[in-house]
Amino acid sequence: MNEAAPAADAALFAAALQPPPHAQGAPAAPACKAPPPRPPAPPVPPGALALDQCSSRPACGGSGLGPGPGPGSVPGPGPGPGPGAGPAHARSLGDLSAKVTVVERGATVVSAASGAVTVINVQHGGSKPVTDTALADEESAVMQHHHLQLTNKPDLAVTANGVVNTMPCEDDDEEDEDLSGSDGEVSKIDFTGVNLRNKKKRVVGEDSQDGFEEPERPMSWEGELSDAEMSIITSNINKDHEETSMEGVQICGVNSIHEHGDDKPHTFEEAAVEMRSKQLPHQPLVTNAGIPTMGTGTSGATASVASELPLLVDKLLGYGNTTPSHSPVLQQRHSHALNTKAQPLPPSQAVPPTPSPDSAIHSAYSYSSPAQSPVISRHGSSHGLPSSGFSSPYTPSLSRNNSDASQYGGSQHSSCYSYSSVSVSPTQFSPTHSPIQSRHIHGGPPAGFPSPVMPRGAAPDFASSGSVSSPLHMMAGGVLYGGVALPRGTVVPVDEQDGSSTDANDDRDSNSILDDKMSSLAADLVQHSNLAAPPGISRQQLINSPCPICGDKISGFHYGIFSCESCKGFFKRTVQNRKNYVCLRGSSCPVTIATRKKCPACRFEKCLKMGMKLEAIREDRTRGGRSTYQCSYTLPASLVAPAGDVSNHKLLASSGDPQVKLEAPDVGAVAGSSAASGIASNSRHSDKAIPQLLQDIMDVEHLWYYNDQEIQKLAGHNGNNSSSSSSSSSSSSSSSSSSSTSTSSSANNNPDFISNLCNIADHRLYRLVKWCKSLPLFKNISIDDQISLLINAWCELLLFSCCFRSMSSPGEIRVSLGKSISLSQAREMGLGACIERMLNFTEHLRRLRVDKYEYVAMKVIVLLTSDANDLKESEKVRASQEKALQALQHYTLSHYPDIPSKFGELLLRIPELQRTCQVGKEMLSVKNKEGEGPSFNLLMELLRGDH
DNA sequence: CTAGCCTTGAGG
DNA sequence: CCTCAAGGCTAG
Repeated sequence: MNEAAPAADAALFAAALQPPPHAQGAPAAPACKAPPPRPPAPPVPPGALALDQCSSRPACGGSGLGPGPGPGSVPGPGPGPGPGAGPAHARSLGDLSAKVTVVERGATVVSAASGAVTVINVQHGGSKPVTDTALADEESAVMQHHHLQLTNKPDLAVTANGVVNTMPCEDDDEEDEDLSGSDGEVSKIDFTGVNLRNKKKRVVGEDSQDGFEEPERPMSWEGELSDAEMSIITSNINKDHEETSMEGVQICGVNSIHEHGDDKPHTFEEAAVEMRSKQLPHQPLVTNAGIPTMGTGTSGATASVASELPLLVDKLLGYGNTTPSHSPVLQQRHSHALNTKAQPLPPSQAVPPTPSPDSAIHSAYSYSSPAQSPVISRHGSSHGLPSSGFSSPYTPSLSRNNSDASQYGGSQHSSCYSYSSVSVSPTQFSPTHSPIQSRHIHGGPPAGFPSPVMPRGAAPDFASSGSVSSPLHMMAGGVLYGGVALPRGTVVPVDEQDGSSTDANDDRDSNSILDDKMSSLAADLVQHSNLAAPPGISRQQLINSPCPICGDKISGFHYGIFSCESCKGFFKRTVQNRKNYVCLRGSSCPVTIATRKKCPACRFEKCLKMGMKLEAIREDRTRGGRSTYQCSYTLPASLVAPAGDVSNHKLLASSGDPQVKLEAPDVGAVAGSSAASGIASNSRHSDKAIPQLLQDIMDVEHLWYYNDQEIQKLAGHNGNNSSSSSSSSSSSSSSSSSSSTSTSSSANNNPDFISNLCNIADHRLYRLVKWCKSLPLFKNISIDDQISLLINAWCELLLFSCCFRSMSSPGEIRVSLGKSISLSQAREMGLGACIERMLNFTEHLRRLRVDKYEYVAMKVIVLLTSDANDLKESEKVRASQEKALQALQHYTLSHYPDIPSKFGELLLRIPELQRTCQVGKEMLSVKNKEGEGPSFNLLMELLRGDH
């Protein structure tokens, strides 16, 4: 463990570093409106994911592939290194034990339901049969997978259960070049969103929400627009959200780095490793790595601050002993950097005692396939989902919203969210027959969210997903959906469309990339355009257009969108069988008629992106009848268009629907992008008022953030950050998407990478103190108690902010300034246990759709822990915490009436957060026990001083 | 596993 | 009785 310390340090802090999502434009909490249960593919940039190289090592295996946190995995990342891990872990993961069966050449795993993994075939080269490795247990299995990946690069599929399957690449014929060349990325698939169908409900009118009838929704690719969709979506928000959760599976580190040989992947990890390795010998535990001592560049800090921070940090970290001015750590860091090549830690070392059987695989669903459990009848009880599988994690959300309405124009969820207003204009038509209206924003179905709603822009890599390659598609999109391009009622020439699709079929390979990009753009366009576009296209016309997923002929409206028969079947099989496919190529495979069979991971991802809804799959498999699912997902606040997004604004403006603009409101609550900015105001006027206390807390939230300049300063040192990263993946926005890539690259190239992170961490801590000092409830507490509280909760607060910020990037923890770390990378650095827990925690945040207000409230609740050591006025603290609790409860009940248990679930996450911190501290050997904690004096200074 | 075709069955 | 979307079946 000690060894890991340095790295851990860095990681922890790094994690903490980044400004909350909002700040970076990251998406706000997804939560609010309901993001879909499952996040489709993680938007992880291709390069971003690092393959778990660990796999090769036994030790790593611990967690297994997945990003450990499988959906099911709750709290404990598996192995739970730490003490805390155990129980929690067990709870969530429970069943997930995945078993691996080696079938034949290798690599494909099949099973979903049971969780057993079957290796079916090894694709490439099969030369290396996975089998060689003896799979002793799950872990081994996992490892093997890794191994396979590395060697064979088969496509991996992760079953719902968390099993990783290596898909046989169809490429047999096709060149593997593609495959080989690319990094392996794993797409994570999560089925959690699957809804059970509940007929009865709809009949009854359960959809309470629908008290009023909503106009029919216009059609879109996705078919009718859901409320959410309708709601304004602004364009992009952060890709973060887009990514959404993948609750299910996660393979985090699956990328195969080696393949690229690029620098990127390696760097970060290597650097970390190096650091670690060097440090280990010397100073095992403590490195302040995490804490940047000021020595490094302190860009942002003022002189005074600079001087103080180092100490503070050190102390906070538990390194109190270290000399402030010189942090050994730092030095070490540098040295490490210089040295470079990190030696991989022995597995054992790397991974703490935590092997987590579960982690990797478990991810997905714990329970057996639906098929197996016919129990739930469509009519009755669907809700009773077992919690495991799809629904489990997401439980509440999935079923509860199902109402049939969605498809048919019912209002879907209006109830919970305030979007109703946003919803469709009167002009809408029923999905089925009516002409389409422009959809409100939403970009298509963002990967992350089940609902199509997601703004395209937001999607990080839209491009990545294959798309309809033909430009025609674009046209079609624009015309049909977008409305922007064409006047209302304009019919898109079928011929052209068809042609396009046809074309697509053809040389996709060669031009696939381009096409994809085009299509992506088109898609975005379409989606955006939807907002403004007038409806006018007939159903028939829609049907004549190419399938938004592969370009084939649309056969009807399936699972929420108009798609071809094959994609319909594919989606059904994938969901029903709970397969989790993993793309080894970076999740950027084109999906066309010709290539759709090649990469199921990307295809599935695209299905989700385009709006196919997991809820449309009937868990009970009943046939016939009308579908009852509804797109209950509302737009995540984050989706609201950022101020900067011109296009969205235009669209909105053009739409002419005043309401639309207003709608955003709710968003406010969620919207993180604006962060401190004006979000609050929006929400205020909505029916669901934000408790004043939460508002007050939110008003100081900006203290956590860094403005661009600060970020520049902090990150500036790393020259490299900027370069590589963004380019690789999608253009989309901001830092986030590119994050992982950048991370590695920077690490690679920049030895000081970590140092910079540390510096940022210092600042973060500083900010934390400033934030505390400004908190409504905290200000009134005596300084001594403030210090005690801060000492008690600093780690939780930093990690929480980090996890919250990572909600949009399944499988990765956003470290800082656009940098992220995958589980595999973390393992390389010996931080696997901690990061795994963080991923699990993040997964829960995602599942619960924690929004920004809930997040800030929780932070305050965490901070105001009356049982903190040495409190002089514990009662006062308790009373303050109670106020925060009440505010949060009020908020959740009013904003998420359909999830009455949300408040309780949010609170239940706190112990997990604390355990995560515990693990992190242990890993770092930092025991924040009495005596060792942060320096009181320093805290005092910070609290009293006015910086 | 894929994908075309068939069967269901609620809703109109 | 028709529509249509969901599941099932089954060559390939």
